[in-house]
Amino acid sequence: MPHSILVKNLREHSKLADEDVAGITQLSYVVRQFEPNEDVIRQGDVPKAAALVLSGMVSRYHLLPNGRRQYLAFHMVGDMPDAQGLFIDQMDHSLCAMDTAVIAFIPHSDLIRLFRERPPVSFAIWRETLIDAAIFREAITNNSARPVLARMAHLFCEIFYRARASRIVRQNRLPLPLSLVQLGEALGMAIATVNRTLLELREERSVDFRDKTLIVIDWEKLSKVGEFDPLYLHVKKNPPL
Amino acid sequence: MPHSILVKNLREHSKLADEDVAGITQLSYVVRQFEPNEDVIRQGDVPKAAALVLSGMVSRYHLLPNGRRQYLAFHMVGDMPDAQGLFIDQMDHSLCAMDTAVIAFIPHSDLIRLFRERPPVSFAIWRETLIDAAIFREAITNNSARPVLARMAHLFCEIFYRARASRIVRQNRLPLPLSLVQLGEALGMAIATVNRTLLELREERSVDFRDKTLIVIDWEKLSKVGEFDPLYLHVKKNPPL
DNA sequence: CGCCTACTTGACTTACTTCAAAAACAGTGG
DNA sequence: CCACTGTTTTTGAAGTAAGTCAAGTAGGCG
Repeated sequence: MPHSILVKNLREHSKLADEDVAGITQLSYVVRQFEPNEDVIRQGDVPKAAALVLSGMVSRYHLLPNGRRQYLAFHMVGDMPDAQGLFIDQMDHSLCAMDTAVIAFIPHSDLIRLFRERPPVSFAIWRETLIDAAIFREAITNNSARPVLARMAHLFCEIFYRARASRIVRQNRLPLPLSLVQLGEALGMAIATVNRTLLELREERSVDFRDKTLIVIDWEKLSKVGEFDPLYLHVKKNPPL
Repeated sequence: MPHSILVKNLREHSKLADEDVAGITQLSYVVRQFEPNEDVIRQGDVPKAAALVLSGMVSRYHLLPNGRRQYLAFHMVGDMPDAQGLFIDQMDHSLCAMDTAVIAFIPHSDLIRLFRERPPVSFAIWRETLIDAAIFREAITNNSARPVLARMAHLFCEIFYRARASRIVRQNRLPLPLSLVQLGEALGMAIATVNRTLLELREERSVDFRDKTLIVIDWEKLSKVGEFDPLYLHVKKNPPL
């Protein structure tokens, strides 16, 4: 099960030969479930295995000296949110489950061995980490250069677009286990502003987020408001809504 | 010359065997000089060679629909600012020279061949791209969660710390070819605010940036103001100032 | 010397934050 | 099923950090 999820996800961006897939299928792993808000790995930890999200949503965050949290990225099925741990010893950020999440841990040693035997597999996972980096870049721009309305619209676009690529969107509805506080901690805005911005987006009928559910009302409008261009996600084009 | 710069830089974070170094020495390249503000690669391009900075400073930036620029990262000697192009076709951002910069271009085909022969070299360069990503993450937090004074202090800390690791700092002085406008476009703040913040930092005697030169007056104070913790740079500890 | 660009400064505005309190909701136990 | 508690969302009013605008100074260069 974890193997096929990983293969499916890698194939979204990379070509894999049968031997590559065979190699992946040999990887050992341990599965564990995490409760909402439970940390998967913490800043400072030195992981010996890489996490693969099997279900649920996990996110990466920084903890600031004053206790404030800054969410950095959201991850869903098929993602390896700490693949960087493969080549960087110490975690510079933490990883936590947003809702109940199931995670497979694949030992680094297994992965490194496979990388040596089948370089194309290493290229595929490397590529995933590069797409992560592209998403980080976009977040810098989003949080630094766009006013709150566009900023929130952009984040919703990104999450929705990626979720569609992962086939976890039904119609135009997406379960999104985020509180307003967390949304604010991702976008660098105060909770009051989060709420008001949310209402504004709802009122202009582009997107409606409530009850942990994101409903895209008007994709065209939403992506225009958010100045969203999916190029940076390097995903095969999603079919039009 | 390019080969030894690359080796030296990779060895800052990775172990390389003699065979790895030998392989790197075989890489072909073309050198070109860029004038201040000249683009090295543009958003949308599909590079066939990877850039290696031999001298000068280059930076990565996004261009927004309204024409605003968002600087994403600054790179100096030994960096490969578009290593991601190796596994991601289209550039989602641009690269430009801040001052006169000399750059070596190494064909992707050469690099990929070397990666297959000597996986440790691919791991070393992969690691570099992962450190880049860590820097992006920190930029998200910096620009989203810190007030302007801390934000600017943090950026100066990061640049100074990395420059020290690259041995391009003399005493406590670092040539830094940035205008106030560009500084603002990196930190997501208006130019007037940049100037006032700069004056404040100067007045409190932590750092003095003018005439394209950064002078660190009080490193302790500066890193405290900027909440700077170099963990995320994953650099061997710099000797104390 | 004049022109251009980069920096500086002040006055005014505003987008967003902070604070505070109310309303809605979810979970728990009697 | 309903009171009780805690959490999340909503709303309002007041404050402020940073942005905008505009004008001035200084420096670099043909």
